[in-house]
Amino acid sequence: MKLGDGVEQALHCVLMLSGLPAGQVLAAPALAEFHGVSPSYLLKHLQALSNAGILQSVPGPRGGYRLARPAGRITLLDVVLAVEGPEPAFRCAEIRQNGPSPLAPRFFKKPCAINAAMLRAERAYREELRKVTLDMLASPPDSELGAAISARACGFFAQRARNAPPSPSH
Amino acid sequence: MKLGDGVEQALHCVLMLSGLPAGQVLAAPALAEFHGVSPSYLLKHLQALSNAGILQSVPGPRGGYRLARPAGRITLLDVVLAVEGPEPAFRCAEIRQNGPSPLAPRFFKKPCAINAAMLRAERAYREELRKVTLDMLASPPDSELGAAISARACGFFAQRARNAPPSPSH
DNA sequence: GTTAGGCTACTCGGATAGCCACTGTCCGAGTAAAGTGGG
DNA sequence: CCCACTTTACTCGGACAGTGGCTATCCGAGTAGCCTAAC
Repeated sequence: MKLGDGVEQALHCVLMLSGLPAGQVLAAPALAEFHGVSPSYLLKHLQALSNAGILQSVPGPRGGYRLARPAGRITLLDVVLAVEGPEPAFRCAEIRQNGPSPLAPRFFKKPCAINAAMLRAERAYREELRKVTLDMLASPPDSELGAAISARACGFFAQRARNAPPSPSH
Repeated sequence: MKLGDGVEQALHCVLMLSGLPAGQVLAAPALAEFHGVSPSYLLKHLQALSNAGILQSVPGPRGGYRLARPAGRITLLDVVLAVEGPEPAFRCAEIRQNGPSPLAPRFFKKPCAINAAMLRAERAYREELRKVTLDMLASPPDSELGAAISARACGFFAQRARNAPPSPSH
C-alpha cells in the first residue's frame, strides 16, 4: 500500500490553482519551480489531471493550466483517482478457484467475504476523500498561516500568472 | 495505490487457519498447494505474520503454522499491516519548503491541510478494517456456500493437518 | 525386550536474483504574440 | 499610418530510459520421529 509521490505534487498544484484569480492561467514550469520539483515529471501528472477534466489546459505562449470547474466541485478523490488510476487497491485474484479441490464455479458469482470487506474499507476511504473539496483546504485568511500562504501565492501570481481567454470552451 | 498480491494470500491463509481444530497445525507447503500459489513466496508472508504475532510457527517435522490468538481477536487490519508494513500510504514530502520563496519554518510544525485530509481518510480505511475480525468472515454454516467451504477445508485438514503441542508458549 | 544413540527427513528462517511500475527525462505538434515588409 | 505575412518563442502532448520495490526462488539452521544396535 503506497501512493506515488506525484499525488502530493498534483494536490498542491490544484490547491494553488484554486487560489488563482479568474481568467488567469499558470504554466507548468512556474508550478514546478514554485514547488521545487521536476518540471517534466510534474507535466506528466498535470496531463492526467487535464485528461480527467479537472484542469483545463491553454496551449501556446501565455498559456498554462487552470481549474476546469469551481474549487467547490473538485474533491480530493477526483485528484487522487486521476493520478493513481481508478482501479481499487485490492484486487481479488480468486485464488479459491486454484488448488487441488476447487469449489464449484457457481459459488464464484458472489465475491468472497474477504474481497467484500476490503472493498468496503476502500469505499470508506474514498468516501472520506470525496467529502473534502478544494475550497475546504484553503487556510482561513484571518489566521497567521493563511495570511502567509496567501501572500506567498499572490506574490507568485503577480510574477508568473498570465491572462488567458476567460472561458474558451463550454 | 496498489496492494501487493501477497495480501490476498495472507488473508486467505489466516482465514483458513481460523477453521483449524485446536491443537493442530498446517504446514506452509500444504497452504500453498491448497491455494495454488508458490510455496516459497507464501512462506515469506507467513514469516511476516509470524513476526507480527498473528501466527505461531512450530518448527520441525509435523510442524507448521497456527493462529497465535483466537480468531475473534485478529482483525483484517492486523494482517494487512503485517504484510504491507505499518507506514501510511500517503507520505507528505513537505514540498512547501521547496521553491524560491519557502514559508517560514515555524509554519511547518503542523502538517498541511492536504496531509491532514489524506491521513484522515486513511484512518477511516484502517478503522473499517479494524472492525472486521476473522470469525466474522466465516460463512454461516447453514448456507450452501458455508457448507461447501467447510467441507472442503475439513477434507483438506483430515489429509494434511497434524497434531502439535496444544499451547507450547504463553 | 528395553533403551540409548545416531540418522534421516521435514519444517521454518533469512539471504539472494528477476521483473514490473513508478520516477525522471526528452523531443515533437500546435499556437499566440511579436517583428517586418508592403500598400 | 495600417495591415497582412512570416518568423519566433513558448506552451502542452506523448514517447523514451533508469531505478526501487514487489515477485519469485534458493539454501542453511533446527527439531521431531524413526531406525539401529547394544545391553
